[in-house]
Amino acid sequence: MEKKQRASELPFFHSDDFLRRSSAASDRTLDGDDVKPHIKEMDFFSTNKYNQSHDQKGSSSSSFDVNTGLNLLNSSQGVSWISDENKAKRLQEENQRLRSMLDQITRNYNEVQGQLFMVVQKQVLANTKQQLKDGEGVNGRSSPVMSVQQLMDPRPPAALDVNEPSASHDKRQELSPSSLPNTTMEVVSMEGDGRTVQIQGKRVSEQASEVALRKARVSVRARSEAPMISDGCQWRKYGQKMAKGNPCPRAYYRCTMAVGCPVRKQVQRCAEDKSILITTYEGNHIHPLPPAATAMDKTTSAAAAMLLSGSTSTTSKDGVVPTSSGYFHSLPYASTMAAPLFPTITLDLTQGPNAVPYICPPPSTPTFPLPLHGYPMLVPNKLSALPGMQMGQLRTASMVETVTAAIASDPNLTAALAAAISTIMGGTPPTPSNNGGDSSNGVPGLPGSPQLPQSCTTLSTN
DNA sequence: CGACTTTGACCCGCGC
DNA sequence: GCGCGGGTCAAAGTCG
Repeated sequence: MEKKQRASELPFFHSDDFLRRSSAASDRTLDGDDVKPHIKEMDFFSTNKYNQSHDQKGSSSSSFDVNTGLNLLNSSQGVSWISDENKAKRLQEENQRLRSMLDQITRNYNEVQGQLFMVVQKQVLANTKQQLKDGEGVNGRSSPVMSVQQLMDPRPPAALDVNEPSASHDKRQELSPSSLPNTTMEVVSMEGDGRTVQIQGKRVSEQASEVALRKARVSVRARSEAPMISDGCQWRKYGQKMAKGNPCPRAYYRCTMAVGCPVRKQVQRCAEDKSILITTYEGNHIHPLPPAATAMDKTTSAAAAMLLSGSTSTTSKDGVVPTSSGYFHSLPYASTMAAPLFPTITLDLTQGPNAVPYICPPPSTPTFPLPLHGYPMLVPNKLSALPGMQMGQLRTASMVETVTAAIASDPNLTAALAAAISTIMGGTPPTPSNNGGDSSNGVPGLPGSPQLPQSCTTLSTN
């Protein structure tokens, strides 16, 4: 039954989508909106290594001589003497190699994408701190002491900011985002639904931080006719209820990729616009994730962490979470979903410049569209934005992209982001001609940005 | 036969 | 205390 459902799921966050989007973006000029219909696969190989491999004519065995749209053997000149058997064998080997490369690249891509996101988060937090310092922060409110970077950044501190005292956990790079809370955290002061939870101490226990993240929810709104968006994980439905104020039932799923995985999600259609699917994630996976799921999970984890960090600066009961960037607005919980015992961040993928305006949220739950002005400044040439999402299309950006785009929409972050990217990519300052940096690690250039949607993003918190 | 969905019952928190 | 609503459980049914 679920398999039937899966077949009709919205192919939302599959890693191959990343690659295709990356490729599509690379086919676009910086200021051009038109996308060539032809999509080159794995075009991010057109970075240094790719060029190098092409400089070495005849080196068809080069591991980077693969950006040929599966034209794998055609690039080998003068091989007619090879027997069909050898060709087949070689083809198999080539496919095997490409497959592993693709896996590796996808992993790296997701990994770096997450790192980029963390850096952006850090900047947001820094801005928040600065604002509090400049003005309202002096009124005795608790300041956002918890560092998002400390909480989330999987990189060694030296690579990010030598002034940050966070512990280094190199291994984290290979870990599932579920492990992200297991980093240092100094003070958490979060509020959900009028409750204030304060966790204080120089180093809060890992359990406490995990609870904080686990309790934070990430809600995703996306247009889809499919009963459920495909996020790379396996889910088992364990319940369904009619929720008050919504004629559409709410379905409850839990992750079945590992026994005891605490991750759950709720799926419900928007009462006002049934084409909108609202998916709410809660918890952290305790198992390795496939690349597609990793992208999703990193984003939801990051969003949750961001939400919590944003909440650290307020104890207000009206739900307004002051942040410098203004990305996050605490909302009354959508009537279509459960009342929030815990803070929830909503990622709205249903709006954008190209989308037909609609009114989905109930009157009490306004959304906050984020015009991505300034965003193109962030992306190098080949990494320019995708065309805006059309309503009803399933060309939906990944969550990472969405969140990143939302944050990046603040022009004030541009410089910091660029610097952060260059740091991640190996210290090379980004230039307009720089396609995103060093791929020597097998890391595709500038993760996240290649697919940043030009439209579509609303971030809000409940 | 195992994995999954369905669905009514149950539990719990909250507001009155 | 009671009712309401959200969330979960678990038995029964379904499917491959």
